[in-house]
Amino acid sequence: MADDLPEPHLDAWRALLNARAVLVARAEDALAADGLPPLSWYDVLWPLYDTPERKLRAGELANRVVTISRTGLTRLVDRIEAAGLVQREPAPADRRGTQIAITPGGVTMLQRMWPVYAEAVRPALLRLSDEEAESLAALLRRLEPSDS
Amino acid sequence: MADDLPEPHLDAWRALLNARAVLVARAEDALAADGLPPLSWYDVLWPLYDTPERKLRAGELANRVVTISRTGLTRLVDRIEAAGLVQREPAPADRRGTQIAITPGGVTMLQRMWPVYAEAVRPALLRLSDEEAESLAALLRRLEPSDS
DNA sequence: AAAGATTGAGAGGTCAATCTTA
DNA sequence: TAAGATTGACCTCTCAATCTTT
Repeated sequence: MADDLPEPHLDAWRALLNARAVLVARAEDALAADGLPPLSWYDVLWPLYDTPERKLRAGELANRVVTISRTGLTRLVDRIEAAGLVQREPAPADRRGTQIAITPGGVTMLQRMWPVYAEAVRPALLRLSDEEAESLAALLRRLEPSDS
Repeated sequence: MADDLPEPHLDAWRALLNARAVLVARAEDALAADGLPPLSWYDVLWPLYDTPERKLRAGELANRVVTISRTGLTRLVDRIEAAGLVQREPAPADRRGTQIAITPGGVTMLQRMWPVYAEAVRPALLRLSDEEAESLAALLRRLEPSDS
């Protein structure tokens, strides 16, 4: 049950799952304690903000929010739109599509959420030096490549 | 929106979230493709198996399955028990409590799930050498400590 | 017919209230 | 009264089917 993967790699995988679970839980708790929306809203708002046009096609947004299905994203955007933080627009060149644009209110919300989010994970992350954090990032990125 | 946390640490955090999301999705897909239960079942069965008595108090199990609430665990155990993979028993010394024991069928299921789970994440993890995996695990464990 | 996105039905999750035993 | 665990009501997510446009 512990074989099939070398010990060090199994250890790393378990540590990865654990670290993520603990830190995400802290961030969710901190946001909730401040009456702010959950992390999933941040995960939607951030990629929209982090784009020159401040908007993305629904499918493109779904590609970036890896943690939710396309269907789930539709529902999530429904709620975020109802809160006035994003707005759906018909896609310009292809009327089958929809563009999702972050509103000024959405940008404000992002600016309120980020400090709380950051404060929740900062103490743990700052246990690493800059050099260590760079090593960690580099190692983690080696796991990503879409092939294999 | 990207400040408040040094760049390298922010990079590491994003890489962590991304790597976890991609690999967990692969594992879930592989399990589903083989008609096996989701990872959440593995997360419950494994800590039970990884114990001398092959059983844990419900609260203790909840402590180890960090990704779900206590209530959620009750529901999850309901389903796993209905599938015959675990069994609830009254706790010996304190009749308020419940013990959850893995059944032989549960052990068999664990043994069927693990190879599929491992195969899904192995190619990505094996991009790292043993030494690199050890470094990764060590860095990730530095993030965990329950304080801070 | 295929691509982009949404909807209906059902599974899974959470919070607050509840039940039982200590 | 408090601790351990479960239940009821509600919310969110997913799969398959659907609607619209290409």
